[in-house]
Formats: sequence, C-alpha cells, structure tokens
Amino acid sequence: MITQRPKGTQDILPGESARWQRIERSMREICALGGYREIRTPVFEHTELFQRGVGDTTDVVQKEMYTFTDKGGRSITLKPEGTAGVARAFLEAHLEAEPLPCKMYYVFSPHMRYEKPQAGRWREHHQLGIEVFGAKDASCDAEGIKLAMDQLQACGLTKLRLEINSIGCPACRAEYTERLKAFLSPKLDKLCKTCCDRFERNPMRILDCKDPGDRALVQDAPAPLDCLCGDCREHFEALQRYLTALSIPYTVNPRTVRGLDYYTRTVFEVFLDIEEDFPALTGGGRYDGLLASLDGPDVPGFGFGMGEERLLLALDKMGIVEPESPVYDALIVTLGDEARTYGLVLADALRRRGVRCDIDHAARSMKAQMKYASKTGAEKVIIIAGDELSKGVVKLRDMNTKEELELSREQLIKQLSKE
RNA sequence: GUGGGUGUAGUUCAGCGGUUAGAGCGCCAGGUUGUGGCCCUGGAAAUCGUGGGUUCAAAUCCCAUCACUCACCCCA
Repeated sequence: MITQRPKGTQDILPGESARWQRIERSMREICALGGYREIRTPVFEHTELFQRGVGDTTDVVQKEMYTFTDKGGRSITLKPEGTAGVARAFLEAHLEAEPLPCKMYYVFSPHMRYEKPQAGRWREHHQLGIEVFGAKDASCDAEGIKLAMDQLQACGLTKLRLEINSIGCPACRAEYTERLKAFLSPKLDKLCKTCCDRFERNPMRILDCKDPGDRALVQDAPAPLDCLCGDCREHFEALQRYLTALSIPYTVNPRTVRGLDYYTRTVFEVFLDIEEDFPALTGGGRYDGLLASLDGPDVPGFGFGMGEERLLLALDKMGIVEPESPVYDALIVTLGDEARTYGLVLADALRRRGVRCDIDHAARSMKAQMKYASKTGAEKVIIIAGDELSKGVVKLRDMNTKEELELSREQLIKQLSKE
C-alpha cells in the first residue's frame, strides 16, 4: 500500500521522461516564435478564485475540486484548470499596465480534479497551453488555434479534426438562453435527470448531453450561433476568414459548448480524427469577461489547454514512437580498485568534454559489465584492468564491430571528444 | 456519484476444489579463472490483493472490502 501511488496519478519514469521533454521542447520553441513567454503559477489557489472565475454552477467546481482548509483556516483548492490562476497572476501583478497583448504559455502544469480515472483521464494531469490578454480581434483566436495545431503536428500527429463554434457574448447569451428555454420547456419531462437540472442552472450545456434521447430532442433546438449579435457574428466570420487564410481546415460544430463559465464567443476543440471515443486533445476559446468578473479591468482574453497525457496517448495510438537514444556514449569497464580509481577520473575528464559515460559502481565481473554496456546501448566500451594499467594504455572496444584499440589516455580522450 | 471487467513471482500469463502453485520474458550466477548480444546449466524471487465464510480439503466456490481497468457524467 505504501508503495502504491494515489488513484488517478502516474509516475513519469526515467525511461519515459524524454518523450515528455520532447513535446514540451517543441511547445516552448513554437511559443517563443510567436512572442509568448512562460508563466508559472501556484498549484493551489484560494477556493473562491475558481468559484468566481470558473463558475459556481460548473461540474468542475461543484464536484471535482480538491478543496481543503489549511492550518490558517483558509479554504484552498488544488488548481483544476489553468486559466483562473493565470488571470489572477495577471491582475495581481498589474500586467495590464504593461504593453498589451500579454502573451503567455505554460508547460507541464499539473491540474487536479477529483473524478474517476479512465482512459485519457486522470486525477492529476498536465497541460501545456497559452493565455493571451489584451487582444480582442479574432486574428488572436486564429493565431492561437494555429499554434495548437502546429504543436500537435510538430509532435507527429496528423489526422486532426478542428471544431469551432461561437457561443456569443453575455448579451447574445441571454437572448439565446431565453429562446432555448422556450424551445425546451414543452419537452422538459422527456429530458434526462441531469438535463432537467441544467435547464435552470446552465441550459446551454443540454446541447452537449450524450444521452441519445436528449440528443434527438435537442436536434432542432436553436443553437447559440443562431442568436449572435452583430459584433459576435462579425467576430466569428472574421475567425473563419483568418483560419482559411492560414489554410487550417475546420468544421463548425454548433453543439460545441464548453464546461467552464468564462468562455465567450470563440470556443474550439481538437480531436484525433481516427477514433470516435478519443477525448479532446485540446480545448479552449475566448474569455473576454473573465478579468472583469475577478474585479479587474475590462481586458479580453484567449487561451487553450492541451493535455500532455492525452497527447502522448494519441502518439501511442498512432504508433508514433521515437527511438530511445542510448543513455551513454561509452561505458568504462574496470577490474579492481586501482582501475576503478583510474576509471572514475577518466570518466570525469570525458564528461567535461561532453562524452556521456559511466563506470561500474558495483564491482561486478567483466562479463556483467559488458552485458550492462550491451543492454544500455553504449556504442563504445573502455576497458581498464591490470594489463592496461601496467602497459599504461586503455582499451577502446567498438561494440558493433568488436574492434579493439589500445590507446593512450590522451589519444582516447581526443578520439571520443571529437566524435 | 452510477455500471461492467480483472486481481497468482519484477512482468505477461497458466492453474479454476485434492501432494511441495508453474511457464515465458526479465534479474543474478556459472559454462568462458579479462570481453556483450545467440546457446546451455543453475539460482533468487509469490503472505495466490485483503478479511471473513462454505468444505475433510480453497489460488480455485460464496460474501464483503480494497486496488486496478473500461464505460457513463464531466473534462485536457
């Protein structure tokens, strides 16, 4: 029990960390090219931030938060999503007083939600993503979506499906909610239980229900798209023009609504277009009212989060496996204490010249050390034992050709470090 | 929170009422007294998830519990 990780968590083991680093490196490079700089925020925040920022009626806040009271009596919540914390940091540091837009990205940001784990869903997962404050034009949305697609493609994914939608501003939302309720109220008794609750609380989410009965009932329901005000309509049309200009294929899915309250206008999701059940790799959109709802200035925002675990899962699914590169360039095989001392110093000298190498720290037999070298994939083995010590040489063995050379210490260092 | 499946060496699994619970892979050692991959030999390694019950007898049947897993809800 003591050696068992908590439910829904996972370890990233030494053999796996390289692939995480790879996707994070590409995200950093892509973001840097667009002027995004990294932001890091705490893993926990005041509970109220999420209640107000994400929305009190959302499932995330209502039933999925890790909330506890700390020793000072404060209600603290482990962050269930990334945007609220970044918004808080932006406001606290008064970044609105600096040149806008403020373009930020994050990588390997842990998110915690108390839910039942399953394929592609964990209690702790990691996201990379962007947040932009102070850019209201749809070109910002298009650029952000392009960045998400670029990142997915840079990791090797193809067959991606981008779905976009607009859920309007608070003004169109109010009108839409009224029309939706008018449409649904005669059918209220036929909706599933959760949707009956949603009818009062957050009727737009009924569109997203997976219940087949509800789906049929909602088939002809008005969509948020039908109720957009002039400005929102223009914003959405502009977004599509920009996406087309950037040659990004997309489909408009009028049913895409998001589970977090702060979204306005643009929402989007990206799926792996190969498997129906595969969960969204990325989700995001515009949140023009978020800062104001946190008592901040009226500064618009846009962002997305991408699940790193899901991204890696998608790579597995698509059979995209980067070959693991060996940990060592060379291993130093020694026999006896004198040789080990010599090897230890030699390893230090080689490392200073950029050669990844190691010596045996377990006083194992030569056979065992050779076996180890073979298993770890080292291409060269440097042998140092009684013969070599007395002759004042080291032996360099090529593990592929089996060729062995007797070299002086200086020759060896020179040969390995120039490679 | 709701529902299904599965828990046996490090790992993948076999055994499904009857001696001392097995195999492949992995690990360690030897065959080769200083040389890896292939081969051969040997070894270490399992409170059969946990607790209770049925039985002369339980890894095997029953109940509970925990864990893992898949799906729903929701989300990355």
